[in-house]
Amino acid sequence: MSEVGRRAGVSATTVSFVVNGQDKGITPATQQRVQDAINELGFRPNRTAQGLRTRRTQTIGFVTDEIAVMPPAGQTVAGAHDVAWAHRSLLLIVNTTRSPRIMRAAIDDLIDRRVDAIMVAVVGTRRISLPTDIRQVPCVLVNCYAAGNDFPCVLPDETEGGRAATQILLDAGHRRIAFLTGLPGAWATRARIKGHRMALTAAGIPPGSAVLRAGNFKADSGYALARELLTLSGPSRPTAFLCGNDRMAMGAYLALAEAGVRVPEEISVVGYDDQIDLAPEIHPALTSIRLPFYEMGHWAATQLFAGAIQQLPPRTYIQCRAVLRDSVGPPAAGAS
Amino acid sequence: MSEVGRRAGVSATTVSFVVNGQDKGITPATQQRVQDAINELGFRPNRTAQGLRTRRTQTIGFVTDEIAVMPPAGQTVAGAHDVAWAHRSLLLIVNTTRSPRIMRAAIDDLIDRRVDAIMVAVVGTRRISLPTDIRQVPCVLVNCYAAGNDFPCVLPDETEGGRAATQILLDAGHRRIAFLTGLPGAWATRARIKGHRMALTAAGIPPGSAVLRAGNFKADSGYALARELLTLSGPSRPTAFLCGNDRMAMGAYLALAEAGVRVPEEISVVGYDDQIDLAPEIHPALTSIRLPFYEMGHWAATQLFAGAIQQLPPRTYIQCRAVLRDSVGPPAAGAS
DNA sequence: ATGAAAGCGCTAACAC
DNA sequence: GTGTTAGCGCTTTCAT
Repeated sequence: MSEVGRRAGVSATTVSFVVNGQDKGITPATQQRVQDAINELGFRPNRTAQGLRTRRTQTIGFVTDEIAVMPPAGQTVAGAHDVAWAHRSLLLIVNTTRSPRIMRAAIDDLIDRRVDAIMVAVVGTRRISLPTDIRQVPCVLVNCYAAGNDFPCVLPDETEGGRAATQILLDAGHRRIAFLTGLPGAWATRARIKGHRMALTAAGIPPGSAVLRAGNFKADSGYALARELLTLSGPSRPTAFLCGNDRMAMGAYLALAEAGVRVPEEISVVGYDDQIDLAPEIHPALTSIRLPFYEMGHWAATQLFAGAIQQLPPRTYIQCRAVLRDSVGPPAAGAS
Repeated sequence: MSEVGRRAGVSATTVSFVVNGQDKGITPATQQRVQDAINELGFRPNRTAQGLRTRRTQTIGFVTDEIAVMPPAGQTVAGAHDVAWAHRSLLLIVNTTRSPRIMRAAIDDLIDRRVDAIMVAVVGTRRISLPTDIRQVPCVLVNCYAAGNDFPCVLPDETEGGRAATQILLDAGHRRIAFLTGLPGAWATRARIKGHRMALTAAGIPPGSAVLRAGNFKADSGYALARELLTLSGPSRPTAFLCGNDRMAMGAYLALAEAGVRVPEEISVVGYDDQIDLAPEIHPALTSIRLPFYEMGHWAATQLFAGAIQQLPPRTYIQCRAVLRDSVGPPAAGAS
């Protein structure tokens, strides 16, 4: 840097000013000379040194429970990355494999590295607990929430999602909708069931009469549940399947295909998550409710850069948008 | 740090020595006193300052083309992350969205940040070109190769994978295998076809007689191709489908189910990639060839830390292991 | 066996 | 308008 200064006939200070574009009143002429010297020498500022001096590393720590189980985590990373990049920042990522020990160590490590902020993201929505020393740095939670709600977090609005999914079917004219749920205990499952009931009630259908079957988010549970429901006949037979996620919907598709039941002519199907590549590619393309992973990552990073995480509400919900494709149609003529 | 020294009655130098475990001949007694002071004060070294001083940031840059399209990229990140973490290092990631401009900027940024090394990974195997200034830092390529082979890279052994996939079917007794390939131009597709032919030849089957149909890696191409092949009858009808990837296999599953053709009793199916959650969950669980994404990330990071990338061969291939599940059986009795 | 001193590459008062 | 100076928090020769 002082070398650049020497070449331009100025001091390192001046070089610093023009590098950082600070209009400390440097003559355009000097600015040009410095710029030239920079180009000729191919000078690039050392970000490590800048970080040490300014106490801002332009780095944000991204702690996640299981990277490997992307897509979700990947989308969240992408959302956060994009806003970070726009702020000349980058993501330093740690994969805790759900080990609290690694989580602790990761937080400490990130603090030692003087990251400007930390994001904690998990793949399946759940409550987490954080080491106390994370308070040394701004922190926001993605797809999870802290024990005492003492960190701002962003979550998918699953209740609204469950309602929207049901509404799609209701709008198409269905009255007997079977909900093949995900894992019963899961936060997402409970919220979606709640939304489902709200939609039913609003449509004048007693939620008590709803057909609910518990699955586990895996394709084979969708397959098994669909087969079971297909044995029902007459007015108790559902005209539509609402699935706990797209994998379960795929399982249902297979059961339906095997049974020679056509989608959506005879039975409509709606998935959830919209996280698998398959959804739009499969025949018929699967209508689904998209989990806003990218948006959550984006939102969280945006808040961090806005530097206003203090006045954030404990929880922020992001809408789960319906992605309408071809797996929903009117109920078959003659169905109850 | 000098504060710790003051408390322990020594200099900052000594503190540094014990922090870094350097056996510069510090009395155990002094060591203990320093350690105590560190604990009492909760002292933690500033990694940024260390980085500036030592010129090693314990950070490795991970440049990828599309994070969002995980799983693959996610697994690679996980593999690299795990070895980095074991070396007290972390990954700084950049998502280029396949833009050469961002790629350039990313490399420069990482160099400015003084990362110890850079890994470049892509999701679909292909040739890439790198800005020249990346040579300032050790670099290895994952799932891609440079124009002039001037960077060591690691690739999946797709030829062997294609051979293995075919061999599974051959071993089960199949003689008429249809290969529903992925995108024709893709590096992976070409290599897999080559391996497929090798296996056929070795089994005494003229590869010229093989049924090859070009798909595009998407589920609907698997669906369409399977339907088309199902119209074949007599001795020209295949007894097994080898698919370009698992998504295509899922499409084929659906076509098969619709046609009332049972897997594996009437037709065996093998997928490729083993990257979708569905493969093991679906009925029958899909036999597939696993792409070694985790292993490639792991291997690349290991080489970087070994610091011996100079003497690496231009290309290293990692085995694609077969994952045997339930979608392969003997050919149906009476089939040609 | 320990400490003094120099400096990694940069920024930011403050002075001129 | 631009330069001087004093660090940011650490490591590492070289003396003692």
